[in-house]
Amino acid sequence: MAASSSMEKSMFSFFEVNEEHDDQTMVSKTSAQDIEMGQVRQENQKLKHTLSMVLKDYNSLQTHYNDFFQQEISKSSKNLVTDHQEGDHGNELISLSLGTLSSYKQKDSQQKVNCFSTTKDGGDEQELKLGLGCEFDMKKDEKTQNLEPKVHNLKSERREDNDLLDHIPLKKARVSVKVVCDTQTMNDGCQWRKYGQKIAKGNPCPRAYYRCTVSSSCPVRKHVQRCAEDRSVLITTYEGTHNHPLSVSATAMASTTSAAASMLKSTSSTSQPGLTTTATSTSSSTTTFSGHHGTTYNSRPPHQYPFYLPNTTISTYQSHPTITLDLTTNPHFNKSTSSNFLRTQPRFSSSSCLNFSSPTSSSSSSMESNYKNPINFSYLGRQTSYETFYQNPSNDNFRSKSSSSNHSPETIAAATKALTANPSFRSALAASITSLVRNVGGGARI
DNA sequence: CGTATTTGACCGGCGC
DNA sequence: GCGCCGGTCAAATACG
Repeated sequence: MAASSSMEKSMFSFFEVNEEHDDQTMVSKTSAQDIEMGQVRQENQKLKHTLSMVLKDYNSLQTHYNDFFQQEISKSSKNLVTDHQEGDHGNELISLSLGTLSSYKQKDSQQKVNCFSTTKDGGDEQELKLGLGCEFDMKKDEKTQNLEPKVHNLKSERREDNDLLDHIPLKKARVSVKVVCDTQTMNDGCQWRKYGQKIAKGNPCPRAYYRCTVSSSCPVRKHVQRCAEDRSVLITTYEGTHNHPLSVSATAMASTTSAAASMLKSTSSTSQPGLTTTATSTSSSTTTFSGHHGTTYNSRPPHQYPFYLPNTTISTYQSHPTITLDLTTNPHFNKSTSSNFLRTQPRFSSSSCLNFSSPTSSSSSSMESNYKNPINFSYLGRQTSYETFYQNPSNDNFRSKSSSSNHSPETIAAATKALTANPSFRSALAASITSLVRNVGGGARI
């Protein structure tokens, strides 16, 4: 009995202790919840702060963008005068005139140069529109030219030296990308359907024609051809503007090309003095933006050039203004950039083909999910260019892509860097990103 | 059987 | 007007 009573005692004490313990855990639980609530509140505060920072960034970007265009407009009018004077002094250089002078008006510029332009579908609903962003409205441009007496006079005076380019009626802008790739086409994240093949003159390799099939109404075309000199080099030329959302991987390529096209558009429309062109034939002329390594500037000192674009060429081919991004050679950047970029040679083999997408990028599910969460920008780090996206190892989208495909992020980053090094590109990209942020905000409700 | 690719025909722009 | 050339169409074919 004594044993049983002592057992009861111990049992009682056990329950007593347990009850006390429960009370303690209850207290600790509430305090833990309080702490958690506090943390959530803090996080909420942080998020609010981040949100305000993002909005601030957005506003400043927009202001800068507007300022940039104001400056461009004033610069371009000045440049027209200086170009004219140089012409009088017998400068043999021919200025690149792509015949798109319509973007002097800020509104137009903003609408056309934005590679992620937004189209209002009534109300406040805005649709993300990605593409080459270079919808040349030639009729409108011609009209504008006629309405611009200065420009018209300049053109007519230039005609004496420069019949060549003036007579080239310009069509849609194109962006060519040269990469070393063993496969038939480089995977750029879009869905393409082949609709034709031709043997082009001067190149024994057939040229394949593709159209974008992501949307049945998408006007974007591309043609792919191997380089006659070096069969390992694949030349992909894009034309048109996507009228549908793109996957992240496709966006990378589209934004790169759109930035290039935007620059092509802006350079052509503003008649930058640094942009000169050497006519090579009646149907083609070329402008080479060269870096300080390797190629030369066309008889002007480098500092006069507003752009720094290694391995980038602007030309008109078959009356199409074309910008060529040559990713087959290793472009050199200044120290600050080379420390982060281009530790590897951007060459591609069958196993390292330039691949802007996952192998399953063509599937609609991947497309949709990517569109819902298009790009992870680092707002806190105040970095909003695509280089950030590709450099950020914590980026899930990127990690999943790189693990499942064989693309070289350094190369994409290099290409992007080459483009974003240009202030004009930056401006266009900034506008694109702000536009994108606005659209991303649809999900995050910024 | 549906979809993608191939390939010869066709069209339009341009130069002669 | 004719030929050349780049680009596109569409029927035939291949493929999964």
